[in-house]
Amino acid sequence: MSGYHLTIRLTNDWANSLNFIPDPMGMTTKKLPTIKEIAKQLNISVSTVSRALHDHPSIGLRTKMRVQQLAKEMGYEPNQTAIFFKQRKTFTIGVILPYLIEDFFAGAISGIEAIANEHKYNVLIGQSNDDVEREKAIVTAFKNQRVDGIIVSLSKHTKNLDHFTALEKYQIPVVFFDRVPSSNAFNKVAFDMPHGTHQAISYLMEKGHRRIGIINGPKEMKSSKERTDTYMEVLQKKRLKIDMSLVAYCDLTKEGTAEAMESLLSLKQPPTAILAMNDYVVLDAIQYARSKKLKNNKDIVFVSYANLPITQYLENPPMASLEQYPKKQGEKAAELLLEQINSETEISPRNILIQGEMIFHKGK
Amino acid sequence: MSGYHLTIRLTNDWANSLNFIPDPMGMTTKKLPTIKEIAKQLNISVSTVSRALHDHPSIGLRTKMRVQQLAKEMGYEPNQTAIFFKQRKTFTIGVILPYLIEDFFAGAISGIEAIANEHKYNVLIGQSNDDVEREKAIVTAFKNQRVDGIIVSLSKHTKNLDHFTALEKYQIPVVFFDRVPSSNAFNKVAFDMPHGTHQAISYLMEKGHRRIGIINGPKEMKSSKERTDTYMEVLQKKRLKIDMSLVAYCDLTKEGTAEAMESLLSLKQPPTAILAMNDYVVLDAIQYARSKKLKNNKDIVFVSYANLPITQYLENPPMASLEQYPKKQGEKAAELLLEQINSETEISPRNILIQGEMIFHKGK
DNA sequence: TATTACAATGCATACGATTGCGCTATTTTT
DNA sequence: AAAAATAGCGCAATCGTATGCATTGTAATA
Repeated sequence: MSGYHLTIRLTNDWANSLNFIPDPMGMTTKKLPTIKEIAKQLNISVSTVSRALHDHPSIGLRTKMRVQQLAKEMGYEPNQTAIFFKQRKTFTIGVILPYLIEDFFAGAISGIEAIANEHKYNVLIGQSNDDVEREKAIVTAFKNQRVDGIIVSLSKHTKNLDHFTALEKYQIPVVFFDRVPSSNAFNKVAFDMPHGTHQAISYLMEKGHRRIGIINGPKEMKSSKERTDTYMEVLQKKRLKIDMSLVAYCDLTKEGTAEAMESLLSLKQPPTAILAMNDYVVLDAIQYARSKKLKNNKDIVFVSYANLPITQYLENPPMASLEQYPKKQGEKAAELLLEQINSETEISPRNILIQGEMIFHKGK
Repeated sequence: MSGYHLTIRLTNDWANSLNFIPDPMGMTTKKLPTIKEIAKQLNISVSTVSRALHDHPSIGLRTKMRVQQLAKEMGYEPNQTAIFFKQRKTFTIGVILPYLIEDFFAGAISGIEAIANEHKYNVLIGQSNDDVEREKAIVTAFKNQRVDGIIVSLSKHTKNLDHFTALEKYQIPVVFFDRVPSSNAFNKVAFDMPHGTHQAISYLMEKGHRRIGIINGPKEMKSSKERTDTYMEVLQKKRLKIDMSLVAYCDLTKEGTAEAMESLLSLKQPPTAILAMNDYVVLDAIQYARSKKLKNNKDIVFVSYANLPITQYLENPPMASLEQYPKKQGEKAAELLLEQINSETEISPRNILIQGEMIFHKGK
């Protein structure tokens, strides 16, 4: 581990010709080039420089060229903090989500960043760790930073949305995604749960399954309810008897999943197929089933909502996954937000549903 | 999809008591409370208000209370854009990395955000998509935004570091992580490749393996070279003959991996163990081996550098993975950066190595 | 030629907060 | 009681940029 100091030899333009002025401490500090500097050197006013740099029509071609030329030579770059302040616009959007590390959210962020970048917007991130207080703190920070808009996936425990509705007063539009509130009064982008669940269940029924089990997440989760509702709906349509003991809940842990599986498998008529809340759960479930000597995709069939990118490598994958296109969700959310940000008039909230797709796996 | 407008009923403090002033268009715009407003209402100067809000000792207790009281009532919150501008400090760090979606980077970002948040810093992100031009553009944007520091994992193709060295002139410290430059003149945090590789190879040799194959990434990658060097070093120390035909390279695609495997397995004396560059590669390699009727962990043994969180669910996982602790790397990088940011004097660059750990998998 | 039009530039202010310095009144010291 | 110290507050400048309006000079019009 060596102790070299950074010795730098600049070769690129924009970092050259900075003025070094000695400060009181005797150290040298940089004075970055400003329009003021340019104005002084050319003996013209700052307003002229400002306009010249923006190609304002009222500035003569000659001065325009001189200004732009010198600006380039000095390596002038506008101080965005000043512009943000003056213009009351930061070209920044804030993203709040529970955990950056989860594949789904990482994919979403990736999509958000891509769209934001396309429109010259910056992306500020904050993870709530599913903690409501953190979520509120991030909102406040974003608000004070004057972000132009916020995209958020709610913390698991957020019930009260006041900290978001209040943003309306500050002209800061909000778009929810994935974990969205139920009210239609908000902009939201989410997986089309009814559609996806319908697909999955219909598929299983076509394959001849009549007793289909469900492993939901916690009862409080909106998605659990939606899944169950759709499940019942489909069965009703097909005029099948609904057996609620086929609907299990779990806390998303391995143990919780095992319990749910146990309750399902110990039924007098156990399910021949199981629809699980996500890949993490389904993998635990499959493991459990196999430990009970049940053959995957033979004695029992699994379908789940996809979160993991690599089910293709699994020896015993679920028969199918419902791909939710996290990146696409992020992109849509960002587009919707930018639309809101850049619209003159207030737009009524939109509710975008992303339709999933059944991806079939063959075990390796 | 209904078309409700947002109708908001505020219940929390900080969003109340905003002044609404009609603008030229006849619409109502918010005038957010400022210290100026507070000053006017209390008939005192703005400087007094500012100091009162900061608990400055030269302000009388009485006025202090009055100010803080009113500020609270008005829901005053400082305009950070103004403060950033004035203080020439944004409490923001920029993070540049190739792909947000990769597990490793997502983990790193998570760690960075956690530490940043702990210190009241914000995190701005930008993904380079392994494109050097994008990388430069992001650096410029960050520079103009006056971020206080930058953490970066280099694009695969970045050779020239001028766009980073130039930041020194702007007093913006930089910390590299994971994909770091070779020069010791930079702050960097990275996986201890020699140490990890040494661990892996020693382990395999203890298990009796004498012909150990390597599947590297592309030759240009620094990690490929490091891995090979360490490999040779270990063999030399053990006085074993070095056979360079045991070192293969691949382009990280499935096909590339297959080719590499083919070249290794077609040797007169094929390897009995293979060390692969990462989990993606190793999974493809294992698949290939199995397609050739080789039994995983029996006919041939695999070890790789971990990227994926769920090797535990694999039927045919590598025998072991070298965990690289992405989150920890992010945390370290953030800590190092904050240290640089907050140090009065210039610190000499530090080079932090994160030691991996062998994680042993049992197939499920 | 007198008048008007317009092209090109400068002046002044604002954005919101911080801070060095100066001023006044009160209290403490001698 | 006079001098010195201090507590408490205001003035004004500053950060870098943008922009409405006034100003100047020149060219086009009548």
